[in-house]
Amino acid sequence: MAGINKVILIGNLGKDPEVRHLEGGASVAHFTLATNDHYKDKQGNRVERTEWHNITAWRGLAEMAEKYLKKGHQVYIEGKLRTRQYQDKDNQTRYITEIVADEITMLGGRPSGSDGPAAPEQAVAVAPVTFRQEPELDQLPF
Amino acid sequence: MAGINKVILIGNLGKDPEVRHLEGGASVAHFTLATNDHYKDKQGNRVERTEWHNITAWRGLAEMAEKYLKKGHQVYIEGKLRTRQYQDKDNQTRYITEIVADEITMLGGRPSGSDGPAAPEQAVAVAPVTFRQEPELDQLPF
Amino acid sequence: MAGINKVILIGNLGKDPEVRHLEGGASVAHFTLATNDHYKDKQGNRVERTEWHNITAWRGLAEMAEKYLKKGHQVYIEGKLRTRQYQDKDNQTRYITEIVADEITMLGGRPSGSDGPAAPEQAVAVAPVTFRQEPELDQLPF
Amino acid sequence: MAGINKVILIGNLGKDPEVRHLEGGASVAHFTLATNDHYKDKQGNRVERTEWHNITAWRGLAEMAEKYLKKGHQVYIEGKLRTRQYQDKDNQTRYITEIVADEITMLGGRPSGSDGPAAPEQAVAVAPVTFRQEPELDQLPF
DNA sequence: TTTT
DNA sequence: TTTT
Repeated sequence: MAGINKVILIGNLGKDPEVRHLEGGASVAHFTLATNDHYKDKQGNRVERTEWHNITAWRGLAEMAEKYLKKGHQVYIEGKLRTRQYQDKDNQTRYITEIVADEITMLGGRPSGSDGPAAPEQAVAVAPVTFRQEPELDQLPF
Repeated sequence: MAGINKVILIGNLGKDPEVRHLEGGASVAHFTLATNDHYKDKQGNRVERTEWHNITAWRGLAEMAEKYLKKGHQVYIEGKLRTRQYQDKDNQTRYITEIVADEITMLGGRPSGSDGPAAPEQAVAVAPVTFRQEPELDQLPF
Repeated sequence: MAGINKVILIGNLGKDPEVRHLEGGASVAHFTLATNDHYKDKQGNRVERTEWHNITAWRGLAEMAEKYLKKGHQVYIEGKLRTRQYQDKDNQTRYITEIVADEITMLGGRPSGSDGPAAPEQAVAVAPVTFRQEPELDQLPF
Repeated sequence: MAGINKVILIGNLGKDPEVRHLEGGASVAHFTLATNDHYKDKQGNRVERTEWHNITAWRGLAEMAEKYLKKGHQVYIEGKLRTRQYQDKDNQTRYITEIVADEITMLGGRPSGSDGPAAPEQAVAVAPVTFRQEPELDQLPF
C-alpha cells in the first residue's frame, strides 16, 4: 500500500550549495539547512535549539540552487526523507538521512549585517524528482 | 528567526512499539515505520521502494502507542526531525535521525491475511511534545 | 514573491465522484470529502465534528477518481486552496472554496457498517496539475 | 475514524488584523492572506495568480496578530479548514471558508516598496486552538 | 522490520 | 555551518 513521506522545512542555508554535474547531464546539489526553534526551560529561560538537515536537490532544482542559493539564505523546502548507507573510511556501514527536495522557494530573509543584496525574490517549483535519477545518488560521496 | 521543521508520514509499523517508563513519570516509545513508494523504471517495470523511519513518541503519545499500536498497523504521523549523537560500541560518534511525533492517527489498514482484529478505529492527537522533556531523550539507549 | 498554498486532508468521500470529460480531452472530477474530528466539551463529553470539503481533480487524477473512488472510501489528498466566483440563480455573485488535488492516495479504510468490499488498496500520485488547465475550471458549473 | 484537516500557507497579509476582545476574555483576529503563484501559459508568458484566504486566529494567536502583524507582512500559517454558514443581508444562507490558525510564524519578507521597517523577526507557535472556543466563532459577524 |  |  502506498504511503506518504513528506517533509516541510523553513530554515537557513549553512553553506553555499555544492553542485556536481554528472555524466549524462543530471546535476545534484547538496547543502545543509538549519531550522531554529526555541522554548522556555523549567526556570523560564529562553533556550535556542538548532536542528541541521542534509538537503539533496536534483536536476532543475540543483541548477536553481547553484544559481540562486547562498549561505544564510532563508528557504522553504518540501521533500522526502531518504536514508542511505555508505561505507566510512574504516569500511564500517554508516547511515545518513537526507531530505530529497521536490520544491524550493526562496523567502525574503537574509543574514543581518549582510552587505550583499537581498535574496532574489524568486521561486522555483518542479514536479517531484523522478525516482529514475535516484540510483545515481548511491554513487555519490557526500 | 524561527523556522519550520515538520514531517508528515503515512506508513506501517515494522514492529510493536518499545516503551520505557522513565523515573519522574514520563514515558517514551520507539518504533520503526515503513513508507512505501513505487515508480516505473526505464524499462517500464514497476519498482517498489520502502523507506524506514525511526519514530519517537513521548508521554501521552507513548502511552497511546503502547496500548493501541502493533506491528503492521497503518498510521498517520506528524512530527519533527531530530538528529541525535550517540557513541557506538567502539566509542565512535554516530548520528541517528528520528521523527519525534506530535500527532499520531490510526488509519484503517492492517496486514492482509491477518487473523487479528482490525486496528481499533481510534485516534490521538496531543499538543506538541514540549521541549522540556527532550533532554531526557539523550539519556536513552536506542 | 512566491508563496505556498498547501492542503493535506484525510477523510471519507461523501458521494461518488462526478466526472466530466471536456472537449479537448481533459477530464475533471468533483466530490466532497468529510474530515472528522472530536474534542471534549466543558462537561467532558465527547463531541464529534465533521468538516466537509469540495474536492476538484483534473486529468489523470480525475480518471483515477472515476475508476477507483466511491462514496465512503478513505483517502489522503494533497492539494491547493482555490476560491471561485460564480453567479447563483438570482444572478448574485457567490464564492466557493475548493481543494484542487495534486495527489490522491487511497487508504485502507471503509465506512463502518459497510457490506461492500474494502477500498482497493491502490494509490495514485501525479505531478501537480499544471495551471494551464485551470482556466477551464471557470467554465464549469459545480 | 479521525481524519486530518491541515493547511499550510506562506503569504502576505492583505490588511492589518481586525481583533475583537470577547466577553470572557478570549480574543479573535481576522485577516486576509494572499498566496502568490505563477505559471507559464501556452504562449510561454509568465502569468501571476493570487489566491486570497480568510484567516481566523484565537486567544494567544489573536493577541500575537494584534501586536506584531501588519498589512504586507509575510507569514507562515498552519491551521485547519472550516466552513461556516451565515445569513446575508437578504437573509440568504451563505458559506464562508476560513483557515483557523494553529501556528503563525513571521518570516523576513515585507512589501517591496515599503518605507516602513521590516517585520520584527519573531515567531509564535501555540498549541492548537481547542474546539471549546469555537462555538463563539459562530456568534461573530465577519 | 511493514504493507500491496 | 545558518538565523534572531
